[in-house]
Amino acid sequence: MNLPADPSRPLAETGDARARLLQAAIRLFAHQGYAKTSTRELAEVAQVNVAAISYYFGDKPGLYRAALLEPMDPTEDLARFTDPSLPLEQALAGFYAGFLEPLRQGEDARLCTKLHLREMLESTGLIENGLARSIQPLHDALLALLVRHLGLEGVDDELQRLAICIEGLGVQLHVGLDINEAIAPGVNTGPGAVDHWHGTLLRAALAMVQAEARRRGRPLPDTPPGSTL
Amino acid sequence: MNLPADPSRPLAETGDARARLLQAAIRLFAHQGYAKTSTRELAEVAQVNVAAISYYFGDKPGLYRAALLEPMDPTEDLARFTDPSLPLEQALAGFYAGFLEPLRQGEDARLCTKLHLREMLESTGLIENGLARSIQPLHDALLALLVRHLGLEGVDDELQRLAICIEGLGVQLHVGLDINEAIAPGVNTGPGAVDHWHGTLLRAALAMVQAEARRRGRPLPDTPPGSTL
DNA sequence: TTGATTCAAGCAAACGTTTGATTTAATCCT
DNA sequence: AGGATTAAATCAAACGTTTGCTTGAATCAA
Repeated sequence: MNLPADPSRPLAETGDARARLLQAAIRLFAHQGYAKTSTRELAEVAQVNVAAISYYFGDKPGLYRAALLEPMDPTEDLARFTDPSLPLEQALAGFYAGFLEPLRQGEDARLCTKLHLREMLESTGLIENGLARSIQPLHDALLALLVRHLGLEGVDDELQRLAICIEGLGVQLHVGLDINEAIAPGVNTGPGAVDHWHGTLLRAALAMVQAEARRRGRPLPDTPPGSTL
Repeated sequence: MNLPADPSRPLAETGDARARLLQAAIRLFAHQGYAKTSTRELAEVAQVNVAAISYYFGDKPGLYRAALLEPMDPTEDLARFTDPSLPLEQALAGFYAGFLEPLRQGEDARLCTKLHLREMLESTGLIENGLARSIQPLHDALLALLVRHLGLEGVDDELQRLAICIEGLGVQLHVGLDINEAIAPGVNTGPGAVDHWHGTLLRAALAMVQAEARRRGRPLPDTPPGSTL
């Protein structure tokens, strides 16, 4: 009898059929969604027999789960900006670096974030609310950063909205990757596009934080007007 | 013989079966996507025979197209902020009012924007690039607004990025509607939530524009520090 | 040989769509 | 006015295809 292989089995142990299936899954699921992607098409792209899906991942949802969760490492993004000794400007720069890194890397990394974005829109997804759990620590860390630099006592709704706005700027880059290229050609491609975006996002976030500080009557001590910006 | 009815026929002429199908399509397609929604499920929710889909809309893609395009009126959003006599603050307020209106209205209006967001993520969607064409005038109008208030000669890449950031804040609200509620409970629901968001977005956008004005050495003449904000 | 992997073939179920008949309601002719 | 006519609308049933998944034999490496 053919029992499905343990999903947590080390990748090196198996042949490369499993790895090819995973990459095909990321590519196809990100491009055309879960339901529009058939198991036969996955097998064809991966150059693998259809039965390999159930053999390595149990079933189609299992392959999807693996494609969604296996390449993810949220701790890496967290480490980029949670250091309390970092000044606001550099902390925010580290925060956005996490958003921009997939853009610097190859197509596959970009498709991987696209896959996660898809999951955000599908409340009835295959992965219950596991995605929310992976975003929560990032959000909490950003809140802590803002509380610290704004000198607040705790988190209120207005700070939540500010944090969501700061995150939203990073999310928007990936959501509108395709559509922005159609609307404002050349703004996403071309040399240095990612670096330009990093600067723009950082300045925008700093402006929002400083405006909020002014609104609360607590102007920021750091980041003098004549900064590196 | 039963020829399909002309799709452009006025809605009032036909029974309400067509209207019920359209509403069911908006609801189901927005909730679970195009491929996951079967024609039988659509017919069941609409309390209509399956054949009514091909009868009124030709086929399933035809129904999707109708659900996506029929309730759309981009000219209304444009009129809210393109008036050149409007000061920057009120123009931006009008700009975001267009984003927030679906939130004030019922569930159906929210699902309608969710449907459009889905289409943004699918580059190989049913509607070629018709969605981009509907967004383009909004983007151009925002660019014109920024050029005017920043006193620029024309549009450069940095202004494109600023415009995309301003739009992104509005988009993020809808993208993260479900997930933000899980991460920061109560920030989207509750009385006055929409009004609070309107204020937050407006202040954020103003801060970004003013920062950009300062960066270009062209501080804004209007919106003095002691504004209504 | 033994266990792991790959394969072609086939299964039942669900899919989008079509069909021909039936119902409904307005229009016509006398 | 009132039976006959006609077109629009609705229906249950079935069409052929594609779906996800399983099977048992074939292949491979140790």
